[in-house]
Amino acid sequence: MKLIQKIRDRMAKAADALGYSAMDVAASVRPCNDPTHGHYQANAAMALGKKLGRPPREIASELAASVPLDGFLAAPEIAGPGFLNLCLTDQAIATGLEEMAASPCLGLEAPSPKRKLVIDFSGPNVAKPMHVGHLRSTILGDGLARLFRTLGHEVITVNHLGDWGAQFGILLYGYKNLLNREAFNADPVKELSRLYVEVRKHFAADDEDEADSVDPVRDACRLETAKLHRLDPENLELWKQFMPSCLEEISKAYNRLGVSFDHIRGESFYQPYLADVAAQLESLKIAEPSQGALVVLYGEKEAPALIRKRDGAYTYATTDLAAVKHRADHFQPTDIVYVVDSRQAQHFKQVFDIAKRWGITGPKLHHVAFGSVLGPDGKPIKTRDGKASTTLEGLLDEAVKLAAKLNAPEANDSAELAVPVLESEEVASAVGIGAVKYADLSQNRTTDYKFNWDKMMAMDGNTATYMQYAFARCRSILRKAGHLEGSPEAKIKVETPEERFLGVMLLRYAEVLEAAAEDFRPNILTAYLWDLAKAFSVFFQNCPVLKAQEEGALHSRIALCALTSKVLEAVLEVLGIRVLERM
RNA sequence: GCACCCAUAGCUCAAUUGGAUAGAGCAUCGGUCUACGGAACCGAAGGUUGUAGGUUCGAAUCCUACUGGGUGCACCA
Repeated sequence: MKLIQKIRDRMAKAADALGYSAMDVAASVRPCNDPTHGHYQANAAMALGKKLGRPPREIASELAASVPLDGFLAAPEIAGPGFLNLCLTDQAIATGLEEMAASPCLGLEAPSPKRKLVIDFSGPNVAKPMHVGHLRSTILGDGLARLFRTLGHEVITVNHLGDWGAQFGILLYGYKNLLNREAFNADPVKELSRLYVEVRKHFAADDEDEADSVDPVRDACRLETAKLHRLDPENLELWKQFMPSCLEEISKAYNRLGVSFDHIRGESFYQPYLADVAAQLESLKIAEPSQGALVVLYGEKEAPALIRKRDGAYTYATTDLAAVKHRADHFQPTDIVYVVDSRQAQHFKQVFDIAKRWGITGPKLHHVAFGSVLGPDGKPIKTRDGKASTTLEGLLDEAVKLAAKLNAPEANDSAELAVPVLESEEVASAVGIGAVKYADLSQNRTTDYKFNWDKMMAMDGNTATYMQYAFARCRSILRKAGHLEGSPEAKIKVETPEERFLGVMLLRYAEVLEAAAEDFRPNILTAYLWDLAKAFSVFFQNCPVLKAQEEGALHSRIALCALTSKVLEAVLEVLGIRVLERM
């Protein structure tokens, strides 16, 4: 059972015995912000005091007197206006750690209820090179998928590619009018992406907003898109010709990032269903004709959702609705999760609303929104104008190069620790890509993301490198001790403040995973990693392991190192970041 | 014009969703230095949480107004 749950149960019992709401009291238990206050705190007394018109400290002391300690908790302390500070006993910490060490999954229990989540993330527009703007959805989505899998839920990952949109109209027009045949044969994706930018230069208006004016090239592109959507043989043939190299291109990026999908289903996959979706929505009176289009109206204040355009083409709302329907029917999930930036909030609000009215009520729909990627100037990087200069590949190359430099032979003074040449490439890749991922995951996902090259590749401070380093040191000790597995049956004793602090931190593992899953927030995991690695550093600095004075302490500390390395590895694994024996 | 989001240390960001003295990293300054791996550790300095009110035991967090930024708003996806 999770640590916090054990404490909540005890507080609930105390509340029950006193006639207070067990649920409220249990819910008021939380980890202490400030470790000097204790391990956990219960904050219910203030609210109860207010409600009952009694001094909160009095209620706190009643709770303190009634809570069953049974060797698990130390006597609670009352502080401030009525905080109840709770500390685990050394015995409880030691026992918890021993149980955790003996458990193959570090004490995680099967979830109840078990969920089945479809997670939709990444979804790049193909035929354009991926750039930093695609990073967040990809890394976040992959991290969340790993997180829910680790917690024991069933996860189906889907990459909803932009493979059927207007960008193909642009490409088709470019291919037919501006193609460099030689360049295309040599590197189709590069040439297609050049065409995309090139064609857009021929648009009369740079901005979509001004698109009403006369614009022959833009109109021609629209025509190509429409022809493709009508399954015009020539355009369809070209589309089929473009796709394999497009897919190959994006899979290169995914391989480097260590990201994979259960299903790659682009917009084109749902294309055959769209007419039926529109027809159903119309016959159910959810959608209605307006100005030649088919729309779902949302009153004066909100723009309508477009289902079918005047020219007969369907929109991405329709595609998303077809996808919801298909996923609900086909996978029967408990949740469908969209990891898409927050600018799509209104779109998803409408799609979710229409889906519900359409009768799709089984799965819970989540828009896991995240902030935009801002350029160094603080302005959002626009992906559509093709101006994004930082390609994903370039970024990853740079990060790996930087990591390799840090790891160069002359930077390593110890022959014993020198990384074999065969491994060094592996190390640079793990460190460099880990740094990039961590930079993204450690930020609160809802706030905007200011892209900063240096920060993204930073390897100081709260970074993946620091965690990988802590792990490598752990492993180094274990290697020297000849206990790589850390002998799971070892007795653990916590006797110093450093051991106590590290021990409680380790015990919080399960609770932290759940907290991160609760709101789809991987930065809770990185914050935990930072706390854990710091706790290990302090322990490591102050408590000799291999030179411990007595045998009991030696084995106990080896076990602590082993457990620390396992937890670091497990959480990094959840984030999709590799660990290293040496670096 | 309508709607939504944001504003926290010099910079980049946290703050477990209303809890204790608002915390980190970088940068700055000082210390550790024959080390169970220096990609490290310890310390200092840095704040009227955009402004003004309000709600309550308690507000960065909730409400109102204002200022400054951003995003979305019928035929792109």
